[in-house]
Amino acid sequence: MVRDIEGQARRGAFEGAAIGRGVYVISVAAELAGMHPQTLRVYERRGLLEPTRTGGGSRRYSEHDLARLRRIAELTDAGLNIEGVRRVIELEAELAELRAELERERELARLREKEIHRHYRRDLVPLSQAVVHVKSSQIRRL
DNA sequence: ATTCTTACA
DNA sequence: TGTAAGAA
Repeated sequence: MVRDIEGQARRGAFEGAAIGRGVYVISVAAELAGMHPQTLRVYERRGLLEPTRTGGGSRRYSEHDLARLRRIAELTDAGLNIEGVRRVIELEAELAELRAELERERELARLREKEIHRHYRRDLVPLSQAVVHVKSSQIRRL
């Protein structure tokens, strides 16, 4: 569809700066990833990737897709097969989500602790100012 | 030029 | 697993 790779890359860099929209046609995405178009199709069929589709049905790869392709390249070079790559990426996404959740919970805990200390200060009265009435029978018990 | 299917190293 | 050829 578009043979001008530089033109495509420029558009991708520009539009991608705003949002990670699908902009690259498969031939350009493959070129940028150092792979063959067929390889990208195989990855998609195996569930490693899911580029958006145009109304006509052709694939459009986003900057995020390219980043994923680079990650796939790292893992395959490390010796993982496609299924291994798929599971690693899946777990990495899950880990990132859990870490984000942990941070949110930590922030909530920090706010709750802060609130508790506020109550403490409001209820406490310095001993030097306290007026205490104690029966002599209670003092002996101490 | 892209899609999918089929075949090969 | 990745690549190539075929046809639409």
